[in-house]
Amino acid sequence: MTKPSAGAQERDRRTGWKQNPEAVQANILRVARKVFAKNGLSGARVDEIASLTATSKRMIYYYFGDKEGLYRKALEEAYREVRRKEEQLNLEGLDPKEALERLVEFTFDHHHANPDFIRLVMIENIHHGKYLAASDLIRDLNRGAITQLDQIIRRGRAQGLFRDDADPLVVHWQISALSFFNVSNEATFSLIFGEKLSTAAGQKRVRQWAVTAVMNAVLAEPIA
Amino acid sequence: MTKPSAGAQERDRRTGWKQNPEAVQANILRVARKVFAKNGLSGARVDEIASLTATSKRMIYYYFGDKEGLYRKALEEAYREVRRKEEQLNLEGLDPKEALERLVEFTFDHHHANPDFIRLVMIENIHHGKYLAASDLIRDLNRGAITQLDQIIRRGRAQGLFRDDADPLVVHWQISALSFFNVSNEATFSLIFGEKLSTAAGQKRVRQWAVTAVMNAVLAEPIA
Amino acid sequence: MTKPSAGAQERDRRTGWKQNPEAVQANILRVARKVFAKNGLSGARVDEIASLTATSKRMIYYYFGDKEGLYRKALEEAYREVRRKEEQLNLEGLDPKEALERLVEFTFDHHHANPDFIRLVMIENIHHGKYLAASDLIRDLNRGAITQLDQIIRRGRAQGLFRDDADPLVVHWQISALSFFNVSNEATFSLIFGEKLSTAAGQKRVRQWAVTAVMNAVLAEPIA
Amino acid sequence: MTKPSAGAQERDRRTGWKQNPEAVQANILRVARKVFAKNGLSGARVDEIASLTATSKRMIYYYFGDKEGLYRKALEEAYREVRRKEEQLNLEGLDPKEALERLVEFTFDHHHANPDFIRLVMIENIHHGKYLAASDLIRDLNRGAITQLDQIIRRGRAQGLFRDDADPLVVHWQISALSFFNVSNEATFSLIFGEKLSTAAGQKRVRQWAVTAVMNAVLAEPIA
DNA sequence: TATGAATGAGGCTTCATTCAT
DNA sequence: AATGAATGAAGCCTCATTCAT
Repeated sequence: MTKPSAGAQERDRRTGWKQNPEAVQANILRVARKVFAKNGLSGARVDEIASLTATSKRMIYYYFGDKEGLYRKALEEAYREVRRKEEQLNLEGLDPKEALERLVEFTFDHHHANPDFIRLVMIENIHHGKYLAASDLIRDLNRGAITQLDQIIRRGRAQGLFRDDADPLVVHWQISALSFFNVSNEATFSLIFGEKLSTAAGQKRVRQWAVTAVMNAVLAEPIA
Repeated sequence: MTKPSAGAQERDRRTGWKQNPEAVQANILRVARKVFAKNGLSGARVDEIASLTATSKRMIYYYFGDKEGLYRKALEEAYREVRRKEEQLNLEGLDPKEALERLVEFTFDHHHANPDFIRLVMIENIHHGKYLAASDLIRDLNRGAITQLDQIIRRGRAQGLFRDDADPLVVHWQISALSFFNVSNEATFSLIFGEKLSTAAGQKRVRQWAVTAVMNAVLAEPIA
Repeated sequence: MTKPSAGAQERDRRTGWKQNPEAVQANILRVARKVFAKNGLSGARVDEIASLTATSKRMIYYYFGDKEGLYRKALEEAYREVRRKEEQLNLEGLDPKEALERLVEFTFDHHHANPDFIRLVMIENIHHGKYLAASDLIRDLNRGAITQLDQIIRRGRAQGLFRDDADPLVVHWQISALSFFNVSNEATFSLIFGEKLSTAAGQKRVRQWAVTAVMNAVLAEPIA
Repeated sequence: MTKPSAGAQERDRRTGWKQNPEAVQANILRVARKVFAKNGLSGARVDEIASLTATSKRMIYYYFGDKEGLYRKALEEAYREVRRKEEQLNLEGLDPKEALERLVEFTFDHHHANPDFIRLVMIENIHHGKYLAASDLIRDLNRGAITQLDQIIRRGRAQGLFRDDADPLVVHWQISALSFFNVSNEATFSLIFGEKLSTAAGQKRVRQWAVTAVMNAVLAEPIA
């Protein structure tokens, strides 16, 4: 009786779930990100998260303490993943102009491809950055987010290609604004002005417009 | 039956606005906008809204049906107010270049000065534009939002000042992105990168950067 | 449809419950006292209290905020009731000896007759007086509890009947100890030593013993 | 099988008491007594007890079955310890008067010095003595608690020093009441009437008052 | 003997909403 | 037009306990 049944053993061997805390937590976090992104912090239901999980509601509290703890970790995990991808971009070999173009394109594409991340950041801003402020991890992670851009601009200015007043922080602000807004406000924008910019063709146009806008803002000699 | 009785009139005179349905509704809407902007739709509490009101919770249901009805009306009212201000901008007398500069500045400044409106739009996007979609009023209101820009660009292109591929919709997208993001993401941006762009001086810089970026994106011959 | 049914109207007319907040609160408090007395603060179930009530669980939170708020009010109400009864005792016309005897008898009998009050005080002591400490009302109420004894002892000492070192506070302590313990520890005492002192005859004996003990402790010339 | 293996012995030597079942149980019981005394039976948390223990939660269930089993054993252990101390009191050589004084003083002091024991008994009374009733051990232990007093009173009555109606059970009741209440109700008493009787000086006074009260209640010729 | 992981049941509390006047 | 009282449904969270090793 006290011997575990073969069935249970098998299930474990197959799924790797039980007695695998990290997998359980990762599974919860993945689900939580989706549900928080869809409904916001107060709109999300712990019950819904739990039911989409391979484990039970109780485990959420076991590992994350409470709903806010789960939200915070989900947010951290989302930021961590973004940074991980950004670091894979290797722009150092390219000339400044091309590197900057690539960076804008990458940011635009990445935001476009990860609406859940965008939504989590929107939600976090609705909460005035309260949870991000409490997470040293996220702030540390992100401080580095500007390093690549900083080096590109440094090189571009050294070569006389970029304007002397091109400030990495402001350029990052510009790139982020265009890439972020494109996703965050898609719903209201397309409702009011139609879907023209939401189609594949439309997105291609605004992406190009964004690249040109950033380049022309930075280049010493803007392209006509 | 819509005429207040003499007794009601008297009470009205004493209290200032009891028995004045429109004033009661306006009061509720003003409070609701603030509370929804602060907490989101599910985060907002009908009780909190009611307590900040000069009237009672029952009146909210009396006039707006339910929480979502109140949210929708608050959203409509916010959009309506924006449009009212935009219409006061008279750019027709100006030459296209200056008119466009003014429009960018106005949008930037207006968004900066009305964070509650920005937050309502963020919230609405969190809800995938569900409530805006249900409101013919808002869509009609906003369709006109692009008319001024359309005329400016038309004139600029006619005069050979602006690029031929300058599309009012895309330019509006660009202006909105910069102006909106500047407010919507202030919390997370400043937490991660510091307050440099949030100060008065910083805001002045990004405002100028935004104007230049839009102009250089549109001008046939960008300014170096 | 919107007209209330005759049945509901009748019920209201009969019970006086609905739309009678004070009766509802009093009803809740009466039940709460019993359940808290039986199970303690953490042992009590809000659901149990609600089900024994003529109203719903929701009303408990409506009127008392939370479980602790209900406990606090129930405690206050219990103390208030005790004081109300004590004030009805009129000992001023009696000579000091007889007055003191009467006071001891009254206290002993009252505690005996109100085990729920005793249990609430036990429970409150288990909580280190935390809730009583937070209630100005209870402290104010009880400060007066010693006034009658103070006057009796004053008179007895003035007449040379009572010892000069008879301190009202200490005498009150003694009276309380005997009367309180008699009820509070009835369970363990009778389990260990049998029911002899719990029967009517046994209670009569200890009551007499208590009276004599207090008198002999106070009298200038103890009775043999 | 009760002999630890060599490997276990080694670990034992390192850790001090792992693999020493009795020490583990004693450790758990010591912690449990404190936590139950502080919070009551339902107020105590198994998790808190476990975390204050040198071992794990699982061991509590292993050794004591469930929370109530642990409580029962903690209660038993507390009673056992009290009896152990009482038996060390040797009053047989003293004359009855002095012996009785000593016994009152001892009881008063012991209760004063062991508030956790008092609190456990309070808690047990809140539970109507349910767990004590289930423990033959405790009842047997305590039956003897009155033996010493019985002999003292027997001797005092034989010598004509004590009243003929002095009943050991009633005198024990009196001694217990004063000594117990002094500790059990300290919180509420001092909150209502101030700390005067809680200070060292105040405790000295009530202790003396208790001794005198018991003596005067018992003595054939009370002291003025 | 020992333990970290896991959990079902049930507890407290909140919320938008409606009732009765 | 207005309101204080009332509520069902559902939310978040905790607890003693067991599992699997």
